[in-house]
Amino acid sequence: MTATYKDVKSDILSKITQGDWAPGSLIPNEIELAAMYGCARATVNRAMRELADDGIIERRRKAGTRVRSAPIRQARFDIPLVRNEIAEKGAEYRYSLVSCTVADAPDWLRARLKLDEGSRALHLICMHYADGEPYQHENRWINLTALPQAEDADFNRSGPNEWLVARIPYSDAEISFSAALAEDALSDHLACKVGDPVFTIDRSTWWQGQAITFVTLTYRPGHRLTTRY
Amino acid sequence: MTATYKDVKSDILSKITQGDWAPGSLIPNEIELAAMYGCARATVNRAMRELADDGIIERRRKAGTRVRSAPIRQARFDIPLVRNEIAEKGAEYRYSLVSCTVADAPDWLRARLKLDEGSRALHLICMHYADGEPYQHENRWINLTALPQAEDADFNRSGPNEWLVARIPYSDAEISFSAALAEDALSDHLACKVGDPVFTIDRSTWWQGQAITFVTLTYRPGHRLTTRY
DNA sequence: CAGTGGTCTAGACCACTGA
DNA sequence: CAGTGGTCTAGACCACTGT
Repeated sequence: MTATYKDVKSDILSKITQGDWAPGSLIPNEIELAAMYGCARATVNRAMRELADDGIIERRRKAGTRVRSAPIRQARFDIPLVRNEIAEKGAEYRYSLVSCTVADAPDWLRARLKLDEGSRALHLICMHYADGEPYQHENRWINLTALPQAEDADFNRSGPNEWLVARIPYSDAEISFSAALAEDALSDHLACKVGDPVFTIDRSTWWQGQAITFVTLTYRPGHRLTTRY
Repeated sequence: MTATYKDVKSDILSKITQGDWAPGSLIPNEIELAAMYGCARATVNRAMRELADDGIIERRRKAGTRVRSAPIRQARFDIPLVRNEIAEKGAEYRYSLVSCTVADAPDWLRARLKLDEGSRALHLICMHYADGEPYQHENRWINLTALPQAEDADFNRSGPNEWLVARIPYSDAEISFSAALAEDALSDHLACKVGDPVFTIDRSTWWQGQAITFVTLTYRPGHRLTTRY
């Protein structure tokens, strides 16, 4: 009988989407809403807090709560392991290691991960296939100063991402999406033409202030990253 | 003196990132944690709920709370109006309307937005500039069945997105990111070469079950969408 | 069926901030 | 300084679900 926070949230949301409460307008305060819905203020508070998290409303002490006029809509993307990403599409996953070498970290990598001069890094190139078709190309550098064990790890059977996740599960990361051209070697691996446009994800990862890895993931032409909001 | 939910949350998070609580392992239940931190169960509950929302832990009634073993990390991107996106970079925003025509909705659009045969649509092409440089190309279709007023609107001064946001502030949307090639007309507008790779956002928008608009946004070459998590 | 998280309550005090 | 949201509490009941 009594209203739940979900009831309150969806009722407020519908008042906003139906236009009853226009963008920029002031919403009744928590005490009034609690009275309107016949529930405790904490219940209203939770509903409003979630709407604020969703970017629908804007709350300020003393000033009250307003419907956002310039909606800051947010898109959320799940970033799963490739293996799971492919499995969820119902396709069969296959992995292959292309190359694995130890090298001094090149300048651009040192700059990006703030590594000391002369830092050594493990450079891996791998492919991920879905139902036998090239799906994703992985070009990864691992900081051997932070993770010396990586040099002895075996990346022939499973990808470095899974190895890393098992050791450094929760890290800070910067991720960026862009478009690139498939050049020579890449087009070979992805079985596409040189000059095809490819969707690319770059990710840098830190753990406890220390750079762990930098990876460039390149998807086969036509790949889309999709979500609803 | 007493622990806040933020204290609890960050302490639990650090126990996880430091490896005290390994991936897959069971975390003490809310009552035990409340005793450990000397706070109420509701406080622990809020901390844990947020960690679950962040994809760090996994909660099931009766089974308890576990550290996720395969972290489902989520990247969040703000999708602002282009005008604000450019203003935030400290650049000067300029808008220009390239073309604006009424036409029957083509088949691919009808399929995508589930429109009836013979639906009419407004087709707009616009450009957005930052400090005089081409920044984003906008190719938009507006469903005139849902929004007949759009036919009489003036899109010479400001973009259709701002017009739409003022009328349909909170809608459902599907958004997808991909890479494409700049072809002829596009490369002219973006002042780049034919064949340059360009980052593209497609977005379909519905409101109360009715298709409103479909837009393809194409950024100048080199554009990146970046976030941290 | 019993243990765990999910939610609600009534009341309290606090923190911020606009007038 | 006064109004609003932000948070905490102690207790209660409920909903799910593993055993």
